[in-house]
Amino acid sequence: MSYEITAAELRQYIERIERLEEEKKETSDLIKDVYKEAKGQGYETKIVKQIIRLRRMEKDARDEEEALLDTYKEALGL
Amino acid sequence: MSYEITAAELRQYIERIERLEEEKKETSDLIKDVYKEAKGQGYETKIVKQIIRLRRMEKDARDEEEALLDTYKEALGL
Amino acid sequence: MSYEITAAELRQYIERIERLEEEKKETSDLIKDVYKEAKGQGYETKIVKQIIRLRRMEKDARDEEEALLDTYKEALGL
Amino acid sequence: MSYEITAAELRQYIERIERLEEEKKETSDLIKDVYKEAKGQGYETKIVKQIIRLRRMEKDARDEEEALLDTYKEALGL
DNA sequence: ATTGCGGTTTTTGCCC
DNA sequence: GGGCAAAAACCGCAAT
Repeated sequence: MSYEITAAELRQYIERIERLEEEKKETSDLIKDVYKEAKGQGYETKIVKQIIRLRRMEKDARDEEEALLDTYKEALGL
Repeated sequence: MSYEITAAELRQYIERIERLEEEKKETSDLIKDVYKEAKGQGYETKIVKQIIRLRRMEKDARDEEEALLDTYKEALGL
Repeated sequence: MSYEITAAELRQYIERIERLEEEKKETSDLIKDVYKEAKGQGYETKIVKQIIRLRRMEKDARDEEEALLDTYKEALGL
Repeated sequence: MSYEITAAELRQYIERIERLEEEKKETSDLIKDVYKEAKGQGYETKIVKQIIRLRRMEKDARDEEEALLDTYKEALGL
């Protein structure tokens, strides 16, 4: 097995990733801003974070349940 | 601030940790044995793992909910 | 000091944050996709990651240097 | 090939595994406690971890060597 | 300033 | 050996 490895292509991949990471960082910063704003309105960061974490956990559990059902179906050949 | 750092004491800590890690590994091995046994009885590892993961997630969500309640109470000075 | 705390406003904040976190996750997934694509073309993930980390460090160093220069200039009233 | 699959037996397996995972978690917590205690006595966690990792690698290397010797012996009919 | 705590990333291990 | 889940290491914020 062989690949055509070129500096130019590698550079393309790296730049695409760097661009996306930049984007990700911007979004993180926006999230921080919202927390700051909420805090300024009297909402405790700690509580807001905890609510969000709980909601995420619940959503993950629901998704997992669905995935489990799919696994069952697959196992039963449905 | 200063501490009394000694090779003997360091050794004690390291040995305690190594002993516990040994124990942990033994438990992991027992878990693997159970999976193997279950598989031998026709229970698919993939499904068993998924069920356990789901149950863990649900438990974590319940615990988190409780923690959130505590945070609320604290915030309200109760 | 008092604030107007309302469930509706809290909900707004939470939903804004969740939306942004969703966005962040999507970007993360895109990054993973690029790594996968690169890998499919024969570029080792581990190495690509190293290059990116290195470039980020270099960029940080340049930014740092620039910030230092600005501090100097300001101190000199330029 | 057929198996007798029952909800009751599946439950047994799951509970056995969950019990063992609980145990594992407890051991992990004990390990954390030891690290904390050591830290309280002035021993840096990071360094203690490094030492332990190093010792484990050395042990693995010795075990490996021993296993190799056994292979040789067996091959020579000893 | 220091330390706990969450989140993120990296590494490890497992199963296929 | 390649993908996926768990564990460990690392980092950064926040609270004290």
